[in-house]
Amino acid sequence: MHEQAALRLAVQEQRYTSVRRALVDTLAGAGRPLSIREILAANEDLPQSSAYRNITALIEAGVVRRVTGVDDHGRFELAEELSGHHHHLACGRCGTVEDIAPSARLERAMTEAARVVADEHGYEVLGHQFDLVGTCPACQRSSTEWTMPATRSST
Amino acid sequence: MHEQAALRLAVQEQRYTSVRRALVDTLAGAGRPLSIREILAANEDLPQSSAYRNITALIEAGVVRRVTGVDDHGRFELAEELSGHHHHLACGRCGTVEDIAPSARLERAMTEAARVVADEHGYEVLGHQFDLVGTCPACQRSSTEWTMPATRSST
DNA sequence: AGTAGCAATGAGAATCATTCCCAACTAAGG
DNA sequence: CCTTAGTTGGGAATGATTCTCATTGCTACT
Repeated sequence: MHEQAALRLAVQEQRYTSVRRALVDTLAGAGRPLSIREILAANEDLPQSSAYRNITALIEAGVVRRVTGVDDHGRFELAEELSGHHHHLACGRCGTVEDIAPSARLERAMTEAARVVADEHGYEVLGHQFDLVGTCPACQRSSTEWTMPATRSST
Repeated sequence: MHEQAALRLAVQEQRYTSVRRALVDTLAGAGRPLSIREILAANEDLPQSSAYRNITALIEAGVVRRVTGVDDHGRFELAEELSGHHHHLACGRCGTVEDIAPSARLERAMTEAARVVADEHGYEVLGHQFDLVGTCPACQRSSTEWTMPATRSST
């Protein structure tokens, strides 16, 4: 994994420094997309400017990718080439995002959909995003008093 | 449509004021999710504080829903009950989001996936989100000089 | 019509994430 | 060593979103 990361950075003429290595370790260890805030919490004496700068560098090198969850804050995870392919399950209450395993049938349907749309809209389709939105077990328990989560389903 | 909106606001003991009506008209007329900036542009003398406040009110009433695109800025559209069911196609360059028609096959696969995940993770799945990410025709033309769009595909 | 009560409005301040800037630092090559 | 270019940390700047508050406008009731 670190080799891959170093290699990809090298392509961009960038170094695989200790800060970057730490970020990769943090993301790899989490097993789910992390927000900058979580990344900073996991690396106490890491200046936020360095966190942003290096996350950006890693994104540009293709080592990390940005995930959009239910809130509007960026969350980051290792690129699929380094971590394996998967989908996301987001909690509409607390915003946490979990990784979930992909299904072959769903993959096929999505690929097909992408092809059709590319044809019809003239887009060059680069990828897609499928997230399930729900309420995590913890939030289900901790809140009987509630009615209207910020609506958010598309399909 | 306005009846629906008024009704839903009434449930929350809120009024369907002219500002709110204007917002609904704007969103209905756009046919795609709009950012606050776009909404303000379409309603020249609308104070931004009112735009945010009322969009929030409409979201809480279930008239509008928030869509997260490729950038981290909120975009808003009418709830599907008022506008019909659809997916999104986002341009990774300019961030614009278009509506696209759903496909029956994809719908079935997604519903199935949601069921499986709900079982396995203990989540109460409320909905899902499927967005295709690509490059719109305009951006394809306007930029031959480019290599690495902020990576963003999940599946 | 008159008025109390409460939601709604507009302007700007406050907050929060993210980006930008710059001076000091470090690694790699000659 | 000595140079060069990428890197770092700290803080300022930016931008979007939320909050505050005094004022205004409905609604219902009289």
